[in-house]
Amino acid sequence: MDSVAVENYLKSIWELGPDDVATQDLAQLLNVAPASATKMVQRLTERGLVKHIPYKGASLTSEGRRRALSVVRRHRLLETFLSQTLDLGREQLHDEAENLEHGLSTELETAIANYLGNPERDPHGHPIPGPNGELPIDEDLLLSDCSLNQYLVVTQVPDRDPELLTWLEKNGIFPGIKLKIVSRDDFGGGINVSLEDSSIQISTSVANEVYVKLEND
Amino acid sequence: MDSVAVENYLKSIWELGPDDVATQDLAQLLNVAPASATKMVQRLTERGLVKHIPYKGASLTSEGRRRALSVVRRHRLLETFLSQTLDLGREQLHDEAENLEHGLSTELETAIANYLGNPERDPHGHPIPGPNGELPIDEDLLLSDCSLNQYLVVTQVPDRDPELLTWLEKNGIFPGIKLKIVSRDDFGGGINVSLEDSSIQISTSVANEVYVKLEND
DNA sequence: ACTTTATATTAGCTCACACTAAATATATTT
DNA sequence: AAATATATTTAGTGTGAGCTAATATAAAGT
Repeated sequence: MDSVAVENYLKSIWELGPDDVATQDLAQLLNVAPASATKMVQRLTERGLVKHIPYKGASLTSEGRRRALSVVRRHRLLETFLSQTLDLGREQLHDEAENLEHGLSTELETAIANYLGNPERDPHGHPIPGPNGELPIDEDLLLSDCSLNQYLVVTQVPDRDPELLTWLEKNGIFPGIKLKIVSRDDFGGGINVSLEDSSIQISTSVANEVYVKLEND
Repeated sequence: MDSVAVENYLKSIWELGPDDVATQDLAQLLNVAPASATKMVQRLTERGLVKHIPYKGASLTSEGRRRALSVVRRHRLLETFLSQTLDLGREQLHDEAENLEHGLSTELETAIANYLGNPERDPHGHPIPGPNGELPIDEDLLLSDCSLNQYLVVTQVPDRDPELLTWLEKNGIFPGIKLKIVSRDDFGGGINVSLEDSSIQISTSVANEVYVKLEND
């Protein structure tokens, strides 16, 4: 069994990937010193879970990816489970799942998945990998890439930052909501979207983390 | 924050306590070498969580006890929560809770306790310590201590051994069930009890782990 | 092409927690 | 009371995972 540290590194490399993950980014995401990240990347390379080109970056081998996705699956199932049973705020879910994911046995993982009816997405709209690390191809579009005046439905919001999530929630942006880009303000640094009965401005960096699909799917 | 290892030692000392916990028993319960247990007991003594009289035994300080009971609380709340939401068998609960208990934040602990209506006992009938480590005085009687022909209600069954638990379950012994000791067979090594509509023999060692109360409470 | 700056890696150290083997206490038998 | 057995502790090692300081490489600027 992978240690908690190993699971966290694999998951982080996956999140920053797919290729040339920088030591520094990894270190920052995990709150460790860069030297520690280098060291661990080397250990993981030894174990055949990571491929590392020194001074270039790290990426997962297929086995490494499988294990990373297993963590992601547990994380997202837990978020869904907690959200459904305890009715926590969307912004609390991430951290709690983060703590519990490493202690979830395969049996409990399965029991939870069955209980939930094997959902395909978690409460933030992120796809839940299958039991063997299959990840459905994600066809959602980046909000920031969409054209003006198309009718869109939000499919995914970022989950790492509770503050951002609270902001999005407060402004009515969460999976399932309909919206439309009415104008771009490239110099102002954002886009203007209109929702059902409000309209707001969203910065480019946020719009780069929100995914949507066309309404008529 | 206590490490997983520290939490497990504290909980184990509490379970084997209250006083003069033997190095060997601790080591055996935790599946480590006796020398490792000695070492950890010394570390915990340094930290003020354990009092250790060499060659005699270990016991918890009040702070150690508080932390041990916090682990026990999380464990028992999780058992109750999983049992209620996922409807797992009583015999699976223990191990799953064991894995998850270390990753449960105070907030989630509270959320679960509220969701469950702040229960006083877990599915095996064990009392759940309060948020600050208060443990209600346990007035239940040992089955093996009861007199013949009293009308009794089972309150607690042991949870550590899934096999035993399955056996108890199969023979209708679980919290809430009514029974009566009809005879003792001290040389045969057990007692004969009659339930609603069956009667079985229970070995002394098992009867030492089952708690009951008088029916008319 | 050379120098500066930013990023990565290595070297060397620390701590927690395990292990085995050896030494020492305590308990039990004879 | 001595001899044996059992339990406990000490000594010495190893591994995982972190840290800081020093060094190496790559990228950017002049």
